[in-house]
Amino acid sequence: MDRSLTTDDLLCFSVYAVNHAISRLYRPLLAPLGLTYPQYLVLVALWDRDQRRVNDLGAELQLDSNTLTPLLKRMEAAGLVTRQRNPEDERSLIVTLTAKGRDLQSHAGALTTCVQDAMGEDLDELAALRDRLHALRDRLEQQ
Amino acid sequence: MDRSLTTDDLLCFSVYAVNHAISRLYRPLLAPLGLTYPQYLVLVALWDRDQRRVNDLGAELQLDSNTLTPLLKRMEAAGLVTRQRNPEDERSLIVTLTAKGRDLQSHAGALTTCVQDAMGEDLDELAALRDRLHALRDRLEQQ
DNA sequence: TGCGATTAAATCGTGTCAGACCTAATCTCA
DNA sequence: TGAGATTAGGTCTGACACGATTTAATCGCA
Repeated sequence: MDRSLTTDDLLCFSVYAVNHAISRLYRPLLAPLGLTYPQYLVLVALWDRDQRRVNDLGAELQLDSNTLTPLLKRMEAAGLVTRQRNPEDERSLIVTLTAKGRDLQSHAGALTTCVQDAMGEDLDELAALRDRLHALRDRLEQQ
Repeated sequence: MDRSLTTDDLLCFSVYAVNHAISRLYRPLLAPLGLTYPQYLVLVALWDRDQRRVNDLGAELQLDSNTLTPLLKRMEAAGLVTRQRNPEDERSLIVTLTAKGRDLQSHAGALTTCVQDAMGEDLDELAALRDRLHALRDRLEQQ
């Protein structure tokens, strides 16, 4: 190892580059739906479990209120979600899908198929890669 | 596959989450050096090959001038690089490391060791993961 | 030679991200 | 009960990231 470090050598850079590439892949697919990539991830989380608190969404997506608050306000302005204080604890705010937000789920299947096609044919390998990344994330969060 | 899609199912989300986790890992390590994570990646690229054009850096880092121009201006203000027009083609701008920018390379080794420790002990597995991601990036860029 | 096409950065607007801080509501326990 | 601690969101500032557009320099070819 007597040669200089290169971006190609860094796992962190591979992750960085793939994240950008995925974001660029999703952008034109999501644009017709009026969604950005992080907004789409919020929808995926809500399709799984609706009526979540901001912190709850943040824990799943690894985002804090400084990111989520304006993002959710934009989604509310776009008519995708509603934001209501919890009557039982006025500190917390419940994010709920509107009919419009729920209906977008019907597009999600075609979308993921399209993305998987772009990533390559081997679904098993993609799933294995996903699981390795998941494990890596867990190790990083233990720090 | 009759159940709903979850963020955990999406490879794209795993990449997104790991990218955030890595960024958070680097932040406190880079802060004492006065660097952000993308600025560090620019330095890594320049340590490998100095005196690069903006487009050349952008091709390696997958960034366009709209991102790189202000980023490089901040690095110039911090005394890490110089920005000079190419006398032979005034359209292009040559980014060159200063002594200060070059000297930071001596910290890079300790930094990558520290990051590898956080990611886990098995370097071979990390290298394999990196190569799989690299291949995935190539497939995505073919689109 | 000269004019349209191309190229390289820069600029502009919008949307994430994160750290630091603020405000309001709730909890806790003496 | 009530003061301090905690919790949940919101705000502010600075730094990416990207699509679209602009400006300046160069190229290509009649």
